[in-house]
Amino acid sequence: MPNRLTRYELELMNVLWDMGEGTVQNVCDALDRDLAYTTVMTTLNLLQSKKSVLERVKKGRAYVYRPAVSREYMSKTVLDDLTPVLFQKALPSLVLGMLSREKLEEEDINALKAALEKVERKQAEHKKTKRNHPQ
Amino acid sequence: MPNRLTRYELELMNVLWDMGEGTVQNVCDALDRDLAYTTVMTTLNLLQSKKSVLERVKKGRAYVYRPAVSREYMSKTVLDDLTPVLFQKALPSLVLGMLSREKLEEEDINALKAALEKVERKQAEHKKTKRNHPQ
DNA sequence: CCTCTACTATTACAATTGTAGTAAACAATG
DNA sequence: CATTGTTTACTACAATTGTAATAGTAGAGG
Repeated sequence: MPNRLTRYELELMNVLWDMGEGTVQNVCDALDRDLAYTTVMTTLNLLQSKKSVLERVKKGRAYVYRPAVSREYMSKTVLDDLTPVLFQKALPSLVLGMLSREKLEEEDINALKAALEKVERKQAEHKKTKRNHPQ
Repeated sequence: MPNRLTRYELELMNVLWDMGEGTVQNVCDALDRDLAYTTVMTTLNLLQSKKSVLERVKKGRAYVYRPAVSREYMSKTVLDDLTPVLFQKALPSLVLGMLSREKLEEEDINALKAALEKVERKQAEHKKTKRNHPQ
């Protein structure tokens, strides 16, 4: 169960998620910012040893780091972490915001519509059940 | 532009968002955990003076703290912060996950459906425009 | 006016995080 | 084999965060 990552840790993870895997050097090169080699190394080590969101394998002289959890998994974790406090009561307006902000593919829109209808059906079902078996 | 809040800061904000406003004592009482009075005070002060997500007014002998930003606003900020790294490529599937996890009100579902249809229309419009004015 | 109580302000301190230097190991090359 | 360049390990250090104790201040009750 990975802890919450900071903004800078996420920055590094992002690079590795994009690249698939890479050495400290690779990550340094791919980064937008200029961070000292050792800075990147320290953080990658932290992400591997303490946070357990990276794994590393010695390849030749250098370590190759690779994400141990997918971007999707991490996203879900973060979302689950924040939802009780932030999103619980604000989900609809947030989804609305997302919809207007993001460029969605047609298939995404269709998937969302399908999901909504499913939720709707489930809710209707639930109501009916309650009516029929009011306990 | 409030910075990212930590998990503990959010815990306190959550209480105040729920209560609307309150003194240090109120927040202590409403908290699930047992935190020292001064601990809560220190953090509330931080949230007010540095993070600017709380404001406070002296009422009688004590300060009354009140959120300076809404839960929705904070949610959007956090989401904007995380989207470039985390949600970029996975947003639709995440929204799907949230939708299935959360209990939505009927009106929320309707609002979401309406929004989806709007996006869909806009997209169709866009396509048509492109077809008619290629360039 | 004096004491008690409820707050606040100030200060403290350990853990974590962001950033990096230095030294050691090791591999390639002349 | 000695030199050089790359990579890692170890160490460092200031800023932030999580947590709290202590001391001071200002109303409330006698």
